[in-house]
Amino acid sequence: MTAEIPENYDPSHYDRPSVTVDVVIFSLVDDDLKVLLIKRKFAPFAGMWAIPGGFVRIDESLETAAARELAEETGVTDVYMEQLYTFGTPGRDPRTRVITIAYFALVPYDAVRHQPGDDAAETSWFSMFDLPALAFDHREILAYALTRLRYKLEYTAVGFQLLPDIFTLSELQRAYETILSEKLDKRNFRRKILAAEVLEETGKKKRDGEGRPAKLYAYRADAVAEVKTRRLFP
Amino acid sequence: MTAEIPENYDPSHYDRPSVTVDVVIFSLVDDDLKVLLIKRKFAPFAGMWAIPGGFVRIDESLETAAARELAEETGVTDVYMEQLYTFGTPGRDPRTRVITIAYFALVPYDAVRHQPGDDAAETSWFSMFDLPALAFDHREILAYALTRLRYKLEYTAVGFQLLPDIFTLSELQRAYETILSEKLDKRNFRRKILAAEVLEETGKKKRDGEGRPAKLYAYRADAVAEVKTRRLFP
DNA sequence: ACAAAAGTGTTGAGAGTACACCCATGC
DNA sequence: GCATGGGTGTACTCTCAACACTTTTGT
Repeated sequence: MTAEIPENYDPSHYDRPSVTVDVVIFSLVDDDLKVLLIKRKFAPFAGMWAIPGGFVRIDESLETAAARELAEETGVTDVYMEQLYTFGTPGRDPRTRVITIAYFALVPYDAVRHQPGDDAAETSWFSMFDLPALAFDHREILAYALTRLRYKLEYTAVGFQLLPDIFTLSELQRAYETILSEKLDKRNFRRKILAAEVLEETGKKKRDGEGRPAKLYAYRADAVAEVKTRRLFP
Repeated sequence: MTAEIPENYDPSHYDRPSVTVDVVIFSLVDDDLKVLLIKRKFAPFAGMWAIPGGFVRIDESLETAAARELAEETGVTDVYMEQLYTFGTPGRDPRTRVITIAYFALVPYDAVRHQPGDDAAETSWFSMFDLPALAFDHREILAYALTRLRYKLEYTAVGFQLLPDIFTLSELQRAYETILSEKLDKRNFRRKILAAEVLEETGKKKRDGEGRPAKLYAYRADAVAEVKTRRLFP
C-alpha cells in the first residue's frame, strides 16, 4: 500500500505488535463515580493497579474481546460500551510493543455479579476522583475516559446506563452531578430531561427513606440515544 | 490480566494480528469534498480503490505511522490529523487478521506536492459524494469519516484546515456548505464565524475574478480550536 | 406537627434564525 | 453602466439560567 511495503507482500510475515483491549468500567456507588481496577501481581508494575484488559484473540472482533473482558470482571453483559481510543506509543509496555484499543463501559452497580475477590485476580472499585498509582499509561486512559463520559453526558442521554432499570429523577440528577462534579438546578434539570422524551413513568413509586415518595421512571427503549446538539452553523 | 491469559505471560508469544494505519485524506477541490484513494494492483480487491495505509512499524507511534503515510502520498506534513476509529472485524482482510487504526487528515489542496501519478502507485482524488468501488471495509470507514468531519465542523473551527493560509469568508462559507451539503445564510455565517474570534484580517484583498475584491483572512494561531458547545445540562 | 425529600412556574437575558439591499470592482 | 460577487443590520423567536415555595409521606 506504500512505497516501502508493497501491497502484495503477505502481511503475516511482518514483525507484529501485540494487540490488547482495555475496558474502563464505570459505575456509580454511593453517589461517587467508580472505576474497576485490577491489582497487578507481576512485573512490570507489580503491586500497582491497572485497567482490566487482555489480548485480542486472533479470530474475535474487538467488541467481542472488550465484552469478554467486561464479563470476566463483572459478570455483566449487554451494557453500554463504546470504543474510546487506541493507545500505541512504543514503550508504553516495557516488555514489548503493545497497542491497546481502549473501551469504556457504563455498568449499573446492581447488575455487577462478580464482587471484588470473586476472581483469582484482586479487583477493587476506586473513586475516579481518588485514584491509586496506576500501571502503564493507564492514568492517561482514565483521564481521557472521564473527559469523554462528561462530554457525552452533555449531548446524549447516556446517564441512565449507570442506574438500575427504574430510578427517580433525583437519582438521575445525582448521577449527573457526581460525574460532572457540579451542582445542577432541580427544576431546570427535570424540565430538560423530560423535554428530551427519553423517559417514561412506570406508575410505581419509591418509598424507602424519609420524605415524599418519588415517581420511578424507566428509560424508553424506543428513545433516540443521541440528542441533537445545537449546531455552530445554521 | 484475565483468567485465561495470565498477566505474567510474555505477550510476545501470542498469535498476533497485523496492525495497519489507514489515513482518510480530505481536501477541497473545485467546491467539492475530495478524498485521495489508491488503486490496488494485486489481490485481494485488485483493481479496486482503497484508502492509503500501511503497516505500523514495530518502533514507531501510531501518529508517526499515519503522518508517514500522509507524507508518502501527498508530500504534506504538519496538517490537521486526528484518530478516527479502530476497525478490527475478523475477515475484513481476507488474507489474515488485520486491525487498522484509521485517521483522517485535512489537507489544503494547494499544499499537495505529489499529484496523482507522481508515485509508483496510481492515486486519484474522488468526490466523497461519488465514490468508486472500494476494497475491504473502506466504504464504511469513509462514511464514518464524513460523519465525524461534519460533526466536528459544527462545534469546532476545523474548517480552515482545508483552505490555504489566507482565504475569504465566501471561500470559507463555500467549504462549510460543500462539506455539510447544505446552504448557509451569508450574514449569519459571517456574524458567527467572526464572533468565534478565530480569524484575523490580513489587510490584503483578493482581486482575481469578477466583482468586488474580498478581504483575505487568516486563522489566528493563538485561537482556541474547540468552540464551547451549548450544553444539554446547565 | 415536624422532618425530609419530591415536585412545580415565571421572568429576564442571550443566541438563533430569517430576511433584502447597497458597495466596489472589471469589462 | 452593468454584471458580478462582497459586504452589512434588524426584529422575532426560542432556549437558557436564575430563583423559592408547596406537597406528600413517615415518625
